[in-house]
Amino acid sequence: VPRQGLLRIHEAARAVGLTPRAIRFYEQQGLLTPSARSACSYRLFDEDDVQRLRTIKGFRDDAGFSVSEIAGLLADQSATQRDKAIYLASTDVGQRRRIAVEALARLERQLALLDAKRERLTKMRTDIETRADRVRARLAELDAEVRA
Amino acid sequence: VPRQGLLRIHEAARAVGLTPRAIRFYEQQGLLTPSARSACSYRLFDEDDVQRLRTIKGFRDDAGFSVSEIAGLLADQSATQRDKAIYLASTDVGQRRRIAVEALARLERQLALLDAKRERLTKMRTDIETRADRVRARLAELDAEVRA
DNA sequence: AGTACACTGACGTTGCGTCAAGGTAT
DNA sequence: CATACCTTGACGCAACGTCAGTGTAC
Repeated sequence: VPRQGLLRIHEAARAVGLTPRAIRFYEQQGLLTPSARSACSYRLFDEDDVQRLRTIKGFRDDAGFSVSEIAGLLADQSATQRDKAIYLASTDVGQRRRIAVEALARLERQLALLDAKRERLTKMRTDIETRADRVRARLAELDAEVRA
Repeated sequence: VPRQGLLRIHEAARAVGLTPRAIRFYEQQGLLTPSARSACSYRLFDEDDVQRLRTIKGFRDDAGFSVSEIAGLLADQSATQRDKAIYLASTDVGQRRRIAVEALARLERQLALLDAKRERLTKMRTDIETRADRVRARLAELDAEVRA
């Protein structure tokens, strides 16, 4: 059991449904940086890192974005990771407000992209349903023909 | 202008928003076979081929399935392509009915997969919306703090 | 001292993009 | 004959999977 609630790479991987290899790859591509390394240079992940990995996996599996697209979506979240310290330390309300506004803008961009994806899926579903209806109609005709 | 309403590869490609290279690749992977070749062995695509390409592109772009998954989804559609001739030629109602039933089953499998995809996208959207709401609440707090 | 992790390369696969070299339609 | 297509290879890149060789926690 790792110290201080930090997870090692295969524990983090199991927690979010990724492989250690994928996580290392994402780190190499700049999607995240584990918040600590152990004495023997093991990567150690905290709860925020794990949440970030879940987001990455969601964008990959559910939304089907490429790694470079995800990098774009999380770009200022790297800023966020940096901002977290600033945010917690800052007593300047204006500073905290600015950081929150940026985080909100990023989330809303993500929402817009997900909505676009959903619409395309819905349209595709409708098309296939239409084709299915035509086949059902043809079946009904054939059945009528048999009974006649 | 190509003969008999058949399209050459770059025309078919433009019609569905794919590249000639991608189409040749899909052919190589067994996702479709252009219904004719010209005298000088140009691939020629009819309306059914084009529809099939649209389906493939939809599964790729909208649903994010891999080529081998799409191959599975279209597997008995290769049968369908073969069945088309049988279907049109057949006067046997039982034969026509069997082919239609199989086509319907295939379409319904596709619908089920699309629905699963859509649900995952919806769940992800909900999660992000929740996070956005938390940030909005924090912003409201900060604004209240400023006004106080 | 064994086992189950970890690390950093490095090469293999998938889904094409992109020349390369040569043939053909108009 | 020019040019804009076509053909079949073949190599390049992305997103990892999968060893390989080595070190470390328990």
